[in-house]
Amino acid sequence: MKPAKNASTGATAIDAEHLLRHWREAVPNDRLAHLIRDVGRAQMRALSERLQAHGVSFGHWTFLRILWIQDGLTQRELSALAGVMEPTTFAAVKAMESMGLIERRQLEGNRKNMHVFLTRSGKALQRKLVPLAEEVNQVSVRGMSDAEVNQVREALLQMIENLAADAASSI
Amino acid sequence: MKPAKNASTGATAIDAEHLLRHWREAVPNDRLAHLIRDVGRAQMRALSERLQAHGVSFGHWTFLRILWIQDGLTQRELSALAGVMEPTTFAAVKAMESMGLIERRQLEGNRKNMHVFLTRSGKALQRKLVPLAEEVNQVSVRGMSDAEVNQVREALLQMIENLAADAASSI
DNA sequence: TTTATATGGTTAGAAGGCTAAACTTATGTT
DNA sequence: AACATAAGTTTAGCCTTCTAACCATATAAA
Repeated sequence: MKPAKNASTGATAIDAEHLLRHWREAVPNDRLAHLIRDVGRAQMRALSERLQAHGVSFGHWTFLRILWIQDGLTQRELSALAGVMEPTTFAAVKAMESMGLIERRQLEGNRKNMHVFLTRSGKALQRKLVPLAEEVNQVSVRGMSDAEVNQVREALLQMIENLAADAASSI
Repeated sequence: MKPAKNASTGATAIDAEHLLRHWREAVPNDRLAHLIRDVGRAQMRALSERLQAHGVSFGHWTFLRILWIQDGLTQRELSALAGVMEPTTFAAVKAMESMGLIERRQLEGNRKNMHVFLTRSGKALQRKLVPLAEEVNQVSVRGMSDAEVNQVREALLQMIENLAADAASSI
């Protein structure tokens, strides 16, 4: 960052850093929220890049990882496990179907539920993709002890509970 | 959650909970990443709901909070402070302009840079909106000590650094 | 001074997520 | 059996964010 003077305003890149620091101190209350969002985005980006080499998007990964453990789930069950709303699942699942990663089938006895099954190529991706996610995780927590990671995990679970309770109470 | 038997598969809602637990144990390595994303989304949802009552979207909040501290920044400076890419800022800033929350002006001496200034009504929102974000933060960290929150903050900063280093090395 | 390079802004297009609402099929009630 | 309600899927439309590419202006080099 070179302090390139801006003639009209006198603003410099250094000013921006100052401002950033000032701003973090001025508005510390919701700083945590922004940190969390930033980490989430960075992790998603890191994984997306790696998945891209295999033609898989982050959105598809979310569902594949569940199906590798158990396929034949309904779209609704898939949504619940992925923690997203049905329309999100629907869009992803349609895309993955057209890519040949999964098949959507109705089972006899029920003409409402739509079950999602992995194809051979969908299954085959597991071996390739899981290590990529593990790598991103390792990169993320580099320099942190297991105890530290666990504390963060517990704290995040607590926050999810808190926010879920808030959401429930606001209905 | 009532265990509503599904005739064709034998699957129940209880099974789904089992599966969830099983799955968390089976794939613990990237569980942290998903937790982080979930918390981020939950916080965003909680704040969005509150902002909505004042006609402000979450995306606008991101920029308003910076401008309240210092307005007249260029769009590029805003992007850096908000931690988003320029097109994101551009879209938000254009929308906020048409809502009358900000003004985009060029200063004499430079016909390239576009500076963003708060309007009276943009400024006035600060009093209303900041308490909402503080409330969401309080809800989030309910039951956690200051020390705990700080540990999480430090851990997240560490993770951001780790991921930034990874991103830089992959260029 | 002309040319090259860097910087800031804009456009276009896509991914991932959401809510609201429609539609279809199952399941209970009377 | 008829009706009402619940559950699952789908459609439509919006928000937030990104990348890639393009344009205009400033700055540096030749």
